[in-house]
Amino acid sequence: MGRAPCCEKMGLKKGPWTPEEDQILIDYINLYGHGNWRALPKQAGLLRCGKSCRLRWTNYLRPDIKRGNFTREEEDTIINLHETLGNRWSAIAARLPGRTDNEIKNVWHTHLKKRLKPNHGSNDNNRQAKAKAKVMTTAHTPGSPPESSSEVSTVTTSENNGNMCATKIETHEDHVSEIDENFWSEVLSADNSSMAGDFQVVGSDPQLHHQYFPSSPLPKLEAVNEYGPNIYDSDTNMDFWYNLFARVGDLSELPEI
DNA sequence: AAGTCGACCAACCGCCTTCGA
DNA sequence: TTCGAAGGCGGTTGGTCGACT
Repeated sequence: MGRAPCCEKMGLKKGPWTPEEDQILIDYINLYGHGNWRALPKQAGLLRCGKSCRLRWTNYLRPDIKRGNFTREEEDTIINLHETLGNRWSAIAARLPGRTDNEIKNVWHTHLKKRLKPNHGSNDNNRQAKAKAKVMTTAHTPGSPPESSSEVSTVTTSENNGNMCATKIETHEDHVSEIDENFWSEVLSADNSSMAGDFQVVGSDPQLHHQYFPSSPLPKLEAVNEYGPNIYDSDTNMDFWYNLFARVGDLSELPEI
């Protein structure tokens, strides 16, 4: 048996709040606080359900709410936090003073998600469009023999936080890994470097790599863009792998960076 | 000028968690 | 320990507005 919606009672108003209702709610909370949301509307004389009052207060009327457009820094923070926290909007909001989970959720769906998608025409998207959804794990450690076919390791995921399609990473004899295109655009947007072009994996962070590809050689990230090859420093490389495994594996199992 | 479409965002819905009796 | 009430959270909806045809 499901619980009846809280606003199902006859006579309770729904829809946009009027300035008068806002003022009543503000005045009441300023005077008495909001100890009991269910009881609040009746005591304040509002024809609203408690849930609606709570939402209106936390998302709009709270005095510490910062209105206006998100700054680039805030957007980057959201993107970075979303990388690690997923769609836990309230957790992300807790790291952004003055911003609500609802607001962040809206910004994500209307702005930031697009920024991470390829083929949208912006500089970012042009950049992302250049990136091929392909990684080549070319690198055995110099002098080491190629891995045998029995040492193929595979990581698969059909969905991670509902954001991506099937992802499959395999290290085969031909050292080619096919990865979903959205994944790469997300990885590209997640870091602030000017990555573009094809990616080549030519070495690796031992700790991360061994955890997920225990039997294959250690790759390192190299981006090939219009300015030529660019091998990343160890931090960037680690960030890359962190982002990668955050999508294909269980984040909680990742080691601390 | 009117109609259509898409972006934006406030608000709702339903599920899950927490807490107290 | 159980159960119901209340709060919290994330997904979704629907109204509004501006751009475009």
